Amino acid sequence: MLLKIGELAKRTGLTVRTLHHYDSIGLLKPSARSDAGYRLYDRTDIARLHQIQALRRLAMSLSAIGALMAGTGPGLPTIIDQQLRLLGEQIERTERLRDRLGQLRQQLTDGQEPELADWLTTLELMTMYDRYFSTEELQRLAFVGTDTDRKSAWAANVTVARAMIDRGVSPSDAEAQILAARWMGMLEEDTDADPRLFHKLNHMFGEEPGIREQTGISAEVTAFIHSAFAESRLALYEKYLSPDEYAFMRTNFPGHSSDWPELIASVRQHMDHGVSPEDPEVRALAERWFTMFRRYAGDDPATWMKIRLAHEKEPGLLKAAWIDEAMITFIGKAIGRDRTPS
Amino acid sequence: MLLKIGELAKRTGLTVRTLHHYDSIGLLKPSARSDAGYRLYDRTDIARLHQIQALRRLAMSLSAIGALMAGTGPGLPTIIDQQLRLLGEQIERTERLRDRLGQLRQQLTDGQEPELADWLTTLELMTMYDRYFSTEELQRLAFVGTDTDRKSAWAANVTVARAMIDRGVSPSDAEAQILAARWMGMLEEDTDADPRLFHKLNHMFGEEPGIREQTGISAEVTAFIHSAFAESRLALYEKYLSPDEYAFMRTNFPGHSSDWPELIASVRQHMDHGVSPEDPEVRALAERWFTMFRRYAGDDPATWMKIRLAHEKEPGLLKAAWIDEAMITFIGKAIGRDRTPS
DNA sequence: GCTTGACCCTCACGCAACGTCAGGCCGTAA
DNA sequence: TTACGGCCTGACGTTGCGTGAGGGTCAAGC
Repeated sequence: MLLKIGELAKRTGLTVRTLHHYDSIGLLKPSARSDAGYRLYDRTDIARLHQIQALRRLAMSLSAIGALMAGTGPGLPTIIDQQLRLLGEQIERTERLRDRLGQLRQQLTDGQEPELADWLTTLELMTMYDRYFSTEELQRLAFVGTDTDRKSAWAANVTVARAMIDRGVSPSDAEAQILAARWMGMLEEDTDADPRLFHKLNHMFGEEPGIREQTGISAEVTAFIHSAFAESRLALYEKYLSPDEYAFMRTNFPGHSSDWPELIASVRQHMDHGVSPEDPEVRALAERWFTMFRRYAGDDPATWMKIRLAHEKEPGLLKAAWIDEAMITFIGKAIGRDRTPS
Repeated sequence: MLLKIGELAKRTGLTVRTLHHYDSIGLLKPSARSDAGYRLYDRTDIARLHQIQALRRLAMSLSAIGALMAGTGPGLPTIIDQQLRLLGEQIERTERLRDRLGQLRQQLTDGQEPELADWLTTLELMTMYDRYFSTEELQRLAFVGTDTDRKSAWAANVTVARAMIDRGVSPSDAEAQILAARWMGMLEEDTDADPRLFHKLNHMFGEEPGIREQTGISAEVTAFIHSAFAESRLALYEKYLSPDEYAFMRTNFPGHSSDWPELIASVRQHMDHGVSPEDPEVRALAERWFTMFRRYAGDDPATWMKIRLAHEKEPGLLKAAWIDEAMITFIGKAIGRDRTPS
């Protein structure tokens, strides 16, 4: 019983073109031709085609099917496991995508901005965050979610900051310090008080001009806030120090370098991994910590005690520093009890 | 600040070729060229590229992105909803596929047949079932799952049947009748006692020579079983009927036509959909039922009563008929109380 | 014998989003 | 001046077919 190509196509639900294709790539060559050149398929051809169809339904590529049926290449279990892994990854990727899209649509219906350009910049921001943070981290960053209140609060902060800069307000003015304190406080909350997130965020804002433009948080704004924040902290230290000590601290107080955030993030990382304070690596970190501390605290242990007192009396000093009691104890142990760090 | 193509590529993580491609399809044309013909991208180009990248991460096609950014074509919400739907379908399909593959791998490790050809025919069977039955139906068909005991039981049945045929055993022989009764009983169990599944199965075996070959359930085997099953039922009727009645029934007893299964399946369908027995469609079905009944029961109501008595006394007669009490009552109502059907 | 319509044949381009040469020009540093 | 890296355009390859174009084959009806 020989079938012509059209009949075979009808029986199998494939198209004639598909059978032509299989013939041309050598996957299924009809075992005979009529005098006129018509393809003639016999039972064995049909059986082979059925197997091909079965394998195709497993989303296997034609070349893989060919190799499998020819006996060349890896065997069944290998191929199936490969397929399984591949499909699993695909599902995961697609699901993540769909979830993100769902979130975006939610924002689209929630928010009142059907403006294409605005929406695109929002999207751009999101993808930028995606590049710098893992999915798990993103969920801990409060301002990337759907919380529009939080977003507008930040927008307000930025507007106020720019206005102050435009009005020529000094970072040492009270209103600037209040803003800076609120700013950093919100930032600590929104980074889940995790110094690693804070550090990554700083890194991202340093690397991506795009995000600075789109959030309005320019280098100028950042500098202003950091400066005002430093002023607000210095103000808290003042009454605990002698004029000389205060003057020294003021001139050497850390600016907005990324040294401290990076160090703090690193310490936190070691803590989370359960590394002992006696570990050499941790000791090195503590050493760095102590050096950086002395840079503005000076070398007099008496001054250090005063600073410690300030930390106890003024809770605002440890606020928005991404440091908690546990970390202070940890560093204390790492550095040895004889010296008193920040 | 104008960027050459390589610099832009490095900044965005794309390849030069990709940017060439975007240029050639008009998605992103650099706003300037150097004297030597080098592409020069300015800020607005870069911004546009960022938006393109953002949209690409949503798995949107380049043409869709182009249309969206040009403002032609459907707006954002439409596109997003489309994407969502598309991704959802894709996920579903892929998940079904992965599950099937997982099942197959399971069978591969369970079973002791690493023989490619055998495994391929198994796979072929599965895909054939897939074509004829929905996912939900497949779960109700006992022999398509991983139940190897059930499968080997069926294989044994087939072997026994073929042996009988080879030995020239008559369908009216006791051993043939016992086999047939077991066969049909298993079939009723394995089709979840649903006449629709039974009918579909019959249809499938009628249409697909492949499945007949691979299960070994040839037309000959089917005929033998049906014949023996009819004999076994006739034997049960015999003692309730006069010799004349029995002779009439014997000559007219339904063979293996698909009339009865189809009719029963159709009735069941209407019952499940909550259609009333008084419904014209149902009445027509009942009429057909009655006609087919009289074809072998004759026209004498006295004979009908005897048959009814047989049904009450011999539970084996309603076994493996895909008929239950509810259906008999339903048909009774549809046909009117004055006539007594099967 | 001729036409007609349904099939069949072999090219060959098109699709999506680029990867990957090939052959040649530009720019700059040694 | 030469060498090397970067840029240009053009063109083919990838996957699994869809969709013609242009032209034979076959059986039926006139």
